[in-house]
Amino acid sequence: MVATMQSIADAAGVSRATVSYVLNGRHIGSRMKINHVTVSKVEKIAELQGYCRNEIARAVKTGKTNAIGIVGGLSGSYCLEIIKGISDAGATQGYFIKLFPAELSTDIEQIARQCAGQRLAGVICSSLSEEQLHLLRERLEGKHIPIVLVDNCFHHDWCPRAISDDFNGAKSAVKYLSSLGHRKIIHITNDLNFGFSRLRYDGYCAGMDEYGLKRDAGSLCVIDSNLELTESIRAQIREIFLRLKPTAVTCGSDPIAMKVIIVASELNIKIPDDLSIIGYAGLDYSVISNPPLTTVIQPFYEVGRQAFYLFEKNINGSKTVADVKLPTELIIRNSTAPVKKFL
Amino acid sequence: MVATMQSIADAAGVSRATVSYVLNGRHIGSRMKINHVTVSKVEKIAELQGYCRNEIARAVKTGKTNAIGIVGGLSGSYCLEIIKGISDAGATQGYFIKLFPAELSTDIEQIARQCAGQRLAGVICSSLSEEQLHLLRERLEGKHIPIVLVDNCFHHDWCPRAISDDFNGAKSAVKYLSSLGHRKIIHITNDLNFGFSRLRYDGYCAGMDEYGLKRDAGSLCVIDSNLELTESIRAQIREIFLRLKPTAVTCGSDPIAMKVIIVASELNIKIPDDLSIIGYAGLDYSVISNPPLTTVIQPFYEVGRQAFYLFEKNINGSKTVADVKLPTELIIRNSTAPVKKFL
DNA sequence: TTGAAAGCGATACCAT
DNA sequence: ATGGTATCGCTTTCAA
Repeated sequence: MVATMQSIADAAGVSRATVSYVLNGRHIGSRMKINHVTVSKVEKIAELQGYCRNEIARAVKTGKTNAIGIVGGLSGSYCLEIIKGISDAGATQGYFIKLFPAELSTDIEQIARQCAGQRLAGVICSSLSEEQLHLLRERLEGKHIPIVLVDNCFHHDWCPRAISDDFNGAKSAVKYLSSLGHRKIIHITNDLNFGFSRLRYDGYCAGMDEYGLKRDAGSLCVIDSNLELTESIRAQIREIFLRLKPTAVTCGSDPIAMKVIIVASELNIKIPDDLSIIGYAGLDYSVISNPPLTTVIQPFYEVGRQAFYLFEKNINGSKTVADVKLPTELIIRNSTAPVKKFL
Repeated sequence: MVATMQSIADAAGVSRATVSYVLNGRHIGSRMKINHVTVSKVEKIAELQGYCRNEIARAVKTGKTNAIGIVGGLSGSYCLEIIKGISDAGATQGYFIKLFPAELSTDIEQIARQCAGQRLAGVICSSLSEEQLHLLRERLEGKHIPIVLVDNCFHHDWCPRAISDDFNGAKSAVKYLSSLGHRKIIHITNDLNFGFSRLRYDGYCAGMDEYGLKRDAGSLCVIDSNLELTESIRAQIREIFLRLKPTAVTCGSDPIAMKVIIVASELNIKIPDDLSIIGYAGLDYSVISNPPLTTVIQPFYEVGRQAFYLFEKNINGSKTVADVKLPTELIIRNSTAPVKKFL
């Protein structure tokens, strides 16, 4: 038998109500005064029976759960950082995380039904497609389940969102390279339709312009998105190297930077002596890349925390839809060096 | 107003009970027959009101939740793979994942209380310390919450566990190197007190012995566990290189292999021409290491799935405590090559 | 200071 | 074929 308030009440010879008051500590401060001998008796029996409040039953009664759903793609260690951020921040307020993994191909109607069925306090999501997100919104707003975006590449004026400041992050990479004397800096990235790539490219452009460096459409290299380094990607990178002979490159992500490193190595280009490379994200493995990667670190954990706070504000009635943009940090490792004066 | 069975019953002019039967499809097959016009009326109204069953209330009544807790350290993309495996397998049976991140320093009593309070159907955990695990067991078994271990380095005879077969995985790496003609193969790993490192080292030893390769205590190099490549780690790796001049090395993990690559590069040792390196795990980034890493792939996703099935067996009464060991796979990339005949 | 009782939303047995 | 009603474990108002 598992202990309930009833079983405690029986053992203590008091009513369920009294047990509830005592166990919730609501006999202090309220106008509810309970004899301290009753209090300690109840507490002792609860302890004895190993009582543990049934949060499920409580949720039914109060009409609110303390569960936050995380909906979206779960990929890469950085996602875990975000999740940990949300979880840690949420834990301080008694919230738990329920996971709803969703790919682009996932039926979001079903996810929405599940979220609603679980009576989630809110949903934090990332990397859904625009259609998925809108469907989710449609299904959830009738149920009064607020949505917050985290690390999501698109902004929506109906929804708060926590992200890192990628525009300035990418700009800071250019600034650093420029301070190292580089002038021929190219940008290599994936599909620019993907929001973050765009933002980082824009930051690169802004940096180039601000520091008086020449760039044109040709100094951008868009490679296929593919975790592996395919022959086609190799060719794309080789082409721009041979055509422009850059002394430095900023990349749309760490994985891209690592591919660039491989191709450069194959071309016998020495890093960082002949070519400086800067990644983007600060993923765990960037530190053990060969050579260790200079990169722009995104504060994933903090992004997660802020997403939770956005949710919290939301349910407290002070909904903001302005983006929370967290600053990035450039970490300098061994893939960058001052430009060689004489080539 | 959010729809309830009551609101549907009112609108349809029937009782809650009828609505419950209809909405749960329990009017088919059971001896409960409900007029199909009533059925379709109820269904239409439910649809109209956007009814969505309150799983929380249902859980109170039935006394069972469909939530599985994942307790433990959340680190690295491979953890996400495991979680996805658990989640996907669980989803087919209607289970959800609740996250309870726990570090070695986390108060596990509190986690246990939360798990119990949430009335979890079961708990799947990994990377807890032995003491944490025992405490969790103590606190949870009285509540009839079963525990399953996933990717956990220690075995316990009271607890089912899903892992990859690291002994044979490490052995297969040696086998491959041996087939490439290598004879001077060393093993570089972290702290051998960490269960998996031990297992992989044992697999290495078994392989060396089986394929008639000479090894001794000296052919093992234990480096500090540290994500970064510290000067001390550099020194440790350099020392064994210089002392033994191996032609190949198997590593306890992918990150270790990548550190070895860096040090080798710094020593101007060509990979794979002068030195073959094999990692362990098959982490996402091993494919973009420089050079791409030959490594032993662990089936993390499948390990997660199997962990769920162990849980499921457990609650179905057919508890097994024997390990489920999943086979690894050696993937050959560019960090290995046949040994040079003439040095 | 304490207890009785209503109610949260759902399930399921027993009548009708 | 359908409804009444007790129940799950907890919260909370109202009386005593």
